[in-house]
Amino acid sequence: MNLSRASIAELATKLNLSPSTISRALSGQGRISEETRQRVRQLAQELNYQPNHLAAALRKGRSNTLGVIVPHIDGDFFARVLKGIEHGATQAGFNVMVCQSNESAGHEKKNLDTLLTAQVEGILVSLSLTTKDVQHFEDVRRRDLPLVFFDRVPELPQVSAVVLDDYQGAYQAVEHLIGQGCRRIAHIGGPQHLNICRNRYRAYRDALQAHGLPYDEHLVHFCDLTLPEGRQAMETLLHQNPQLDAVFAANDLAVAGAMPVLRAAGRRIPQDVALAGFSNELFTLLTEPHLTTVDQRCEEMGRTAVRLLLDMVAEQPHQYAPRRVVLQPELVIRESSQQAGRRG
Amino acid sequence: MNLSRASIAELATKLNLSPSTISRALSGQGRISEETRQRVRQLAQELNYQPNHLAAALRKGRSNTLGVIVPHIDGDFFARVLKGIEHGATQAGFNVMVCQSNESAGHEKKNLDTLLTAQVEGILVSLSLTTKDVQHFEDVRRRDLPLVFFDRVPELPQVSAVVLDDYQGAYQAVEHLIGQGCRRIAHIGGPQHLNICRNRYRAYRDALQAHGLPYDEHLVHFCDLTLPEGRQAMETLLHQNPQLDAVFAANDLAVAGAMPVLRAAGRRIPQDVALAGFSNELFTLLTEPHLTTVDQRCEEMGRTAVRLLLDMVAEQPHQYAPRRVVLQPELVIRESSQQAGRRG
DNA sequence: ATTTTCCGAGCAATCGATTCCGCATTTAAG
DNA sequence: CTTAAATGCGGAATCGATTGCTCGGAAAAT
Repeated sequence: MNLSRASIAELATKLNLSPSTISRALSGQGRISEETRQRVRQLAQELNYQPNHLAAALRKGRSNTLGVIVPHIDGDFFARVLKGIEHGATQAGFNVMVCQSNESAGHEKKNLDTLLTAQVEGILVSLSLTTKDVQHFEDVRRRDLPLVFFDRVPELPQVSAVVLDDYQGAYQAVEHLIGQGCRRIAHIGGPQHLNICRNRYRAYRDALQAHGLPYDEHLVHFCDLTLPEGRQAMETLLHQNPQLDAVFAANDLAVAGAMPVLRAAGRRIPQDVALAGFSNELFTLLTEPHLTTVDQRCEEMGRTAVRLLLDMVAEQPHQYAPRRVVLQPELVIRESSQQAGRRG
Repeated sequence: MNLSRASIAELATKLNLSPSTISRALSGQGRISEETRQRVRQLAQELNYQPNHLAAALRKGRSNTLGVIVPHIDGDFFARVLKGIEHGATQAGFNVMVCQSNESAGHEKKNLDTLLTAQVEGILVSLSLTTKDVQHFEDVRRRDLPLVFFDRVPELPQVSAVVLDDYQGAYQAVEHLIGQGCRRIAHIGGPQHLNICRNRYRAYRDALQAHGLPYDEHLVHFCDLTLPEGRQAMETLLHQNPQLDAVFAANDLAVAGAMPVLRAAGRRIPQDVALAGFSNELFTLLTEPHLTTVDQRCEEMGRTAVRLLLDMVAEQPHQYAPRRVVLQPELVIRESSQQAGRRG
């Protein structure tokens, strides 16, 4: 009983052929008669032959496997990007190995090691929050192994990366609020050492300025963008400037935290205060009213990153120039910001 | 320049030793002098030697890799389970290959093939919704390859599986509602061809009966548990039995859909209608009031499934008996169901 | 001093598929 | 009808690490 596996050698024996012929018959490469090919394929089918990927990979020096390192798998964003990555890779016939760094630079390093020894042909990385220097990625570059960063990328020009144009997204969101007639737009910002948060804040300021609105520091509050911090931020802002008529937060979660505070203060959404967030999390469709937000094109980011990586893998001498792709986010307008029927 | 990789052979040449000695030095297996071992390890370090996992795997017949097939990566549930799986596998020194079936039996089959040729040592599967027969998994069993199903499992006694005790979770939820003084508890159920939904419905009936409450078919509505269907279900239920004082839904999303309907009908939550859902999705903390729900122990399910699988992998002749683990869900009580201060 | 152990290390086979090279045999060309 | 080209296939090396067997020499035992 051929329980475990049928090897090429077995097929060869059964058909009185040499292993090389079997290989050619199955791969379709090289010179082989149509007849033998049929015979081989048929027997392979019958015996339920399954090639040993490891052996082929070893010989060919190509594992057909890509590695991914994400800070964590759960949570909307990375899960969706992963979906895109897996999808793109599968389509191209590649397998995907997934590692979590758990936001730890140490883990990230170990993950990298794991993937390298696993002989992946390319690596996709979104940096952990605690990663300060990207020295450990130098090995990868030195090895000439394709490497693409996404979303959380190092600020170096010589690496390939896929990022979202946070600035544009935020700018559009704020401009939209202005277009709705809001004049005192508050901002709940994120940690300014993260460039994505910095960009969103910058866009907020620039959009105000471009439309002749004054910048009021009492309308800005920075926090960690969690639910409770969003709540607290809103309380602070309401206290600092009760006149505010809109809030743009760097994050949907912060908006979710802000909503009950506004409601408790007797403000109607969106009539009294318009709201816009960032990320297009699933729950933005579950709030009342639904949240206006900025979609981050998660899946597309994943697919794009894979495409970039596979392009690099394909270029033989790996002499590619680093490429940077900036995805344009999409403003998703929902009820929370529509003041069309505003009373004034 | 040793750009790409240093092989064991190279180390051997440089140290005037044989490859076998190098291998022993690095692995610590076999007889070797402390001195040579040190020398080898040092040089390995200097040359940044990285073992070729493929070669070792091929020779040893052990890939140290596990395969996972999930219907999709995104969405709270599977992402969280995946997190647990990755975590458990990494701890045990295994890599994880992830595939999505996209809820298609065809894809699932292909994924299986991919994983088999990749020589994974074990496979974790959560079935796609369109998978009617599990014939394709027969190969795996015949190959004697460890296989563990989780969450969406086939109804066969001879397979290993990790599932949640949906019945218990639902029972507790309903009992909790009864404990809050509710007497006319409605149920928004899911497709009854899914056993998880069937179990939740069954628990609902049993809990009512156990507490001497009548079963009223006007209080039950089945749908696909999406947001809009939840909304519609609620409308139907309110119409069929305006007296209802609680809703237990087989799903958090359905509850989210029901909330605005109740509110629009002038019912206060939880004072007039208490709510309980199922899954403990993240957004249950974002609604007002926060949702009472049943936690599915996602990460634990992932870790448990991996542990089961690795146990099977470890047993040499793979003569394990199929094991089934039933995880106990946890009722998470929040505001949406607390009628302590109910007016009566 | 001689025999027995034991230790450290090398040789070579092996895992399974791929691929370069070369040998027949057939087919086409001159 | 001979020479050249093309075709079909086998042989054997190879990818890199592992491992059973062997062997020389040193240490221990007699």
